[in-house]
Amino acid sequence: MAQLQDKSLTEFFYAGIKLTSEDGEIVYESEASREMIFFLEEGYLKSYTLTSEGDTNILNFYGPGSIFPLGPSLRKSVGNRKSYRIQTTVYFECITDAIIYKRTVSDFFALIEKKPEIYQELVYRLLQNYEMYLSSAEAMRFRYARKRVVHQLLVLTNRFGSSDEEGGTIIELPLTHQDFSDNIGMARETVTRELENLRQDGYIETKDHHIIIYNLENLYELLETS
Amino acid sequence: MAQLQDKSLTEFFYAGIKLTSEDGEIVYESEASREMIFFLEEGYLKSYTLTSEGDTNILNFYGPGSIFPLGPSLRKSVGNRKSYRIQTTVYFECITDAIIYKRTVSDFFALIEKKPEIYQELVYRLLQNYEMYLSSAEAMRFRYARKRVVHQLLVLTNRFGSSDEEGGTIIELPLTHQDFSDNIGMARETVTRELENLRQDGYIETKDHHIIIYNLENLYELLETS
DNA sequence: CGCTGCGTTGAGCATCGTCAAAGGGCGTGG
DNA sequence: CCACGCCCTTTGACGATGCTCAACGCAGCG
Repeated sequence: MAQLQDKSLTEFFYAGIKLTSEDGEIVYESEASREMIFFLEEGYLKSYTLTSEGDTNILNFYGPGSIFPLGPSLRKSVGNRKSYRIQTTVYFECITDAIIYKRTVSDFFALIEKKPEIYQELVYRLLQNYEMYLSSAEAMRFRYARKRVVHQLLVLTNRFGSSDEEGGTIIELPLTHQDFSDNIGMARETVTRELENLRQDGYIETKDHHIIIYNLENLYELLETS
Repeated sequence: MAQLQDKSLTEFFYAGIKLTSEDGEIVYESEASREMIFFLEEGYLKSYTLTSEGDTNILNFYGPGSIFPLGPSLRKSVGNRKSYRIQTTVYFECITDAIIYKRTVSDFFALIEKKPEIYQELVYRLLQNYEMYLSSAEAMRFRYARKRVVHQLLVLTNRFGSSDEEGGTIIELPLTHQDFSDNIGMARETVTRELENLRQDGYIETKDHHIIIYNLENLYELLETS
């Protein structure tokens, strides 16, 4: 996730309420926490909805430097107009310990009023999420589990990857198979099997809830070939 | 799709080049048509990408009043920063005859410069697309064809539905089963079968590439129950 | 040293994609 | 006005993929 480009935005959040949250803690719930906006300084989050059957749908992951929730906040900024989305509660939950600052949306709008260039930053971040979801929507079309898993690996590498010593790319986001499967709508066992296949074929290695990618180019090719 | 709220935006596009496009015509192609922005006055479009195997992935549909492409245009407005998305060519193709106006992106930015409130309009529209894709990404989790079809019906009803005489809601967007299936990543035959099931259960009726929804409430319930 | 969370592996079965064939509506052209 | 072609839809049969269920391993931790 990109660092904040404007110093005043960082300062704005640092002047707010500091939360030190633990792994598993729910930071934001769309029904209850309206009117607040958050800045994730350290740690990782997942956002998700629940189905009537109790299944978890992970919508997105967030790393250091993220601002959330972007959609609702921006919606308010353009006058809270009609939404086409079917309403459900969205939760933001820590998947590591985290340091988070929060402020009221109205304070945030006051800041934007004074420094409109911050609005650009916000739109840019919305665009990133937009592309994430677009990407997921495209992934929906892959018939076979392997391709879905590979696609998601590539998306996560783009967002959370950083090169390690030995020429691999490590995904800094710590992921359980459960979270991975909740994110792409597959059974946990299937994810385990496919990741194991990819490991045996030398594409990846896993260590302590982190996935390390080798052969990034070849993984892209896997998506192209039938 | 919401009507343009600002008169000057409409006038801006009407002062541009008018295209009268036929069903099947490709209006925009992301590789070739950079730097242009379009306003759809009449008719319907689909945007899609192609896979290496030649399959069509429909990303979105557009109706009268739409501005496209939103993502790339807004990206330019925030300074063309890094994209996390895997690059592919996106096509915009007419699914009916259409009347379209086009202008250069730089002209468009000049307009925004003069009338910043138009930027809000653009962000609002981006939010709508954002929610569309978020919605599709959620739909990915439905295991069974029936739920995916129902979900998509509800999404299309939200966007393109209008009440007809007899208490039903007609989806103004004309859809072939092929387009429907390309949109949700299923086989055309499966879509045919599921729509037929829904018809027999009294939820919908189809007429001349238009779907009419009865029992909207019950359709929502179908998604909740297992 | 049990418990909890997470990963691994196996077996059976239902769903949906694929292939195939046929039917219907509409426009064009003879 | 009929024949033909094209596009879209319908229906059936079959097989493979991935989900479910179940059992086990393994590590960390109270």
